[in-house]
Amino acid sequence: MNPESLDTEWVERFPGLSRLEPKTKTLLVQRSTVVIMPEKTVIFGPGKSPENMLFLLSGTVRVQQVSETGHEIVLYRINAGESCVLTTACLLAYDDYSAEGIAESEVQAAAVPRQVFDDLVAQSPSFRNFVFAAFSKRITDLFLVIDEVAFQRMDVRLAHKLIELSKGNHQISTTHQKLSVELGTAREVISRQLQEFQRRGWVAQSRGTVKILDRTKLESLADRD
Amino acid sequence: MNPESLDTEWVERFPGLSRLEPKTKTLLVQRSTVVIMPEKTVIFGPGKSPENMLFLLSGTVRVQQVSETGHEIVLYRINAGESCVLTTACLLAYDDYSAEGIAESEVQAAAVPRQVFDDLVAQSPSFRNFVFAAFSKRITDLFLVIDEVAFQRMDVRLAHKLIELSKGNHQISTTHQKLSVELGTAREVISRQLQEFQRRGWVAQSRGTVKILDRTKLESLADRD
DNA sequence: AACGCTTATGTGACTTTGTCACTGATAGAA
DNA sequence: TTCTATCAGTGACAAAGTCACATAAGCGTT
Repeated sequence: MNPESLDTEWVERFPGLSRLEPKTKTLLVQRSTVVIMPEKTVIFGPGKSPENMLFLLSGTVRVQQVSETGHEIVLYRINAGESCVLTTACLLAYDDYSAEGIAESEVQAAAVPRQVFDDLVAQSPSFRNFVFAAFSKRITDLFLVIDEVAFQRMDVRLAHKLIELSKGNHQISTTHQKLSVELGTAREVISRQLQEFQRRGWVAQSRGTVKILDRTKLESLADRD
Repeated sequence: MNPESLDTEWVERFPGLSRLEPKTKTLLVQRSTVVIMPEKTVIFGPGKSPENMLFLLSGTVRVQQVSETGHEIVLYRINAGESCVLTTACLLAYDDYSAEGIAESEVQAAAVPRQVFDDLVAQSPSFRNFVFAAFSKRITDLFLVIDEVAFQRMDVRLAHKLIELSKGNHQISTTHQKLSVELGTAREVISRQLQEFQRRGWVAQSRGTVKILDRTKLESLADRD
């Protein structure tokens, strides 16, 4: 994929947008620019409202919240093929809140100016559909987060998160601290849970990495409601 | 306010909609119907997707979630002057989730068919603005709920909720069970916290009611971050 | 190799919150 | 009055969060 074709054809590769009306696609391509941001870029955050809507072509953005108590929790991730409309819209309306978006890897994204976004919503039924579906997905995800934080046991949540973060690999590069932010808990809690998993032979630990030894056992714990 | 003027002029009384283009207002009024639902009506819920978008003219709708574990938590309320677009949109997209909307009092609402809603979004910039602002408000509210559930102490949350539910009155008609659902915790926890508040002379309890004796003290606890 | 520095992890004591299995209390309805 | 449903109180215990540390592992410097 060379930069040339990226500029003109990213819409085709975007799952939710490839079925747009040709006219809409043209508008989207002509009025947007592809940007590349390095890992750890703070894409939006307190006092840093993005002026564009982003459509992620590659990489992932982690959206997390910093509480007034100093605690942190990961709210959700935006993956390639998804857009930031929700968060962006929120920030435009209420820029005094504490969520921030951080590039977890190098990120390629198409930046669409707000005005163009508004035009597209007006013009294209299928674009509207895409936008509302994106909103819906986020909302239901947030409902799920609330449910988990409020009612799920820590061991179940951790098992679930380990499976999720492993993405099929047998090893995860992360620290106890980072895992605690994923789940909105304290590092010590993660340390103890991982020790218990290790004692049971489900995982192996070394500084900065967690190895998954028995995925099946972890999954069966994670699937407990 | 007689039913006649309700049917034709509710848009004018709706904070977010009164500044719409005249053409849009006409469309909204002509293509919607005012409905009245009694208290405790389940407006939407598992297996009960609403076919219309509702604009609440009076009353409140409580949106709560029932976890697979059997636990419940109140997510937010829709008050007069607000709309259900978010929840409705969600339900249309993912009807397999567990949130439900319940009328907390008699509810008057304007029901707008989905097709009309879509047309309005396409036609009217100010309607789009209204819709996206509504989405944004909900999202930021949900972020707040997550923060509270994950990081706030129970006593702080309960004090906050008592102030909120009292709406300036010095007495709240509710049970410990209902309060526990508000905060997504167990009844026993509420009972103990209220006992502590009572011991300190901040509240007085009787079956089914909580009296606020020292609002100032409750507020200062609630304002702790 | 030895040192110091930073970051990561381990641990015990304690508090807060959630769970379970009850008991007792209250207000209506029969 | 007595029955019944709902509401509230309680003690024992488990799970999770907090605090104040102690170790340890990696890494660059000397």
